[in-house]
Amino acid sequence: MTRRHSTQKGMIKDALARLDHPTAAEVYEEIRKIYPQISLGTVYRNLNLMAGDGEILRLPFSGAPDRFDPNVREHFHVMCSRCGRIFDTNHTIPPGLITQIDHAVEACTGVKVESRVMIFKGICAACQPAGQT
Amino acid sequence: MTRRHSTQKGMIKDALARLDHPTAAEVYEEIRKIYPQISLGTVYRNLNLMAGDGEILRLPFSGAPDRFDPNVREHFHVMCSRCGRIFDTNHTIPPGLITQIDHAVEACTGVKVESRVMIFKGICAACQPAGQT
DNA sequence: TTAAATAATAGTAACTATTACTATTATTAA
DNA sequence: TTAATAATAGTAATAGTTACTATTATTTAA
Ligand SMILES: [Mn+2]
Ligand SMILES: [Mn+2]
Ligand SMILES: [Zn+2]
Ligand SMILES: [Zn+2]
Repeated sequence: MTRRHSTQKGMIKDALARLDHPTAAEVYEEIRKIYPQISLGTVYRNLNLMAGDGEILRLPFSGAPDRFDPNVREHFHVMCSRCGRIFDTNHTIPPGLITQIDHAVEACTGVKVESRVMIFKGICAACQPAGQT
Repeated sequence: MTRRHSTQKGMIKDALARLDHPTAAEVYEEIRKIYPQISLGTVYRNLNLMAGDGEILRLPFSGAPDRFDPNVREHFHVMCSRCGRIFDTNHTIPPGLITQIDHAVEACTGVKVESRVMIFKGICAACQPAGQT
């Protein structure tokens, strides 16, 4: 079951870098422009393999397709509930906060936390009603 | 568009209270035992209405059906990645931690956070390898 | 360099969760 | 009571994703 290289795999990585937190379908459409015979199944299979290997992140959204992120550095995501744009948090989020929450969760449930899905929703600056910060 | 009462609606609320963070399908099966003619569409429609009204919570899980929770008090959820059981955090999670994270996210993205999905994954006490806490 | 072993692919079918549609029924307010 | 219409059961349709399969491409080692 050793992993092999393929042209398609390279194109998927390139598309991920070019697009902004794309869905599988968006990756597929992007690649189809230059390589029309690529199959959607190939895109899904590779994204799943990469996410399983920890090479990329999978971002689940309620009632919407998963999105993928080649940036595996610890960061979080905010979606604007008005325009749907997705924003990255940067490294200024204190990692200590996450640890504290993990500990609190472990203390009251007895579950050893290994990962967490944290997706925020709100109104982005551009969508904020004019004259408000 | 004023909301009306119905037998089915009552049964859905009862099933939610009886079951533990059930999916729509689980609510449907539970009710079918005593009211076989209920329709899955009715279960979905009512769960959606209730969640929209803030009367219940919707818990999205990546690649799995949404689950519903009649407990709308602020609390979080941990899923055991071994056995799949879902655990509630209790009121001992300091709400201040959440506020701090919201603020950090707002500071670096400019998005005014209105809600967040926080679902933790780990290994529960029962699934922990024997001889470990 | 071939050649055998098999991972990866394209194309398509199938599946799961959820929503949409529609004719009928039940609830409500006057 | 009855008129207006929200809610329902049953079913069809949709979206996202996975499964299947015959073929192709990559890899390893003779
Ligand atoms: Mn990101
Ligand atoms: Mn709960
Ligand atoms: Zn916006
Ligand atoms: Zn467990």
